[in-house]
Amino acid sequence: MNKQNIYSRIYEIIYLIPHGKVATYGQIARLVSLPNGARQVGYALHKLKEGTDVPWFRVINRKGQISFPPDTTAASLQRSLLESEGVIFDTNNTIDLKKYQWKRFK
DNA sequence: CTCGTGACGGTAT
DNA sequence: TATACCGCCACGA
Repeated sequence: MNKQNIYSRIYEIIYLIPHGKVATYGQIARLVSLPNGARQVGYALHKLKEGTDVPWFRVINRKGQISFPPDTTAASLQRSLLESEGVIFDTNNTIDLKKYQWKRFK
């Protein structure tokens, strides 16, 4: 299992996240057999180029928040993309994971 | 090879 | 329940 495959698998998993749903970094890490590799998932997304097909914006952290400082363009973009899919943010820039988190089907 | 860094998360407090 | 620590692990200097 080399790193290239790891990244590819991370992207494949992300493609599986349904419209209007989200997944956490840790959840994806577990799906690619890296129980403690949440940071690697973040790194994999960090490498993505700008016009990528990967729905990276559907990946958020465990707190139900976007993993970018709230006042950055990247954060506002991600938030806009999610809101366009029906995801609602509360006054704390947080979403209800219980409601939007993608339930893996194995 | 060692060291610091980061789109994170689990656990202790 | 909300924070604070600190462990993870691949990358790049």
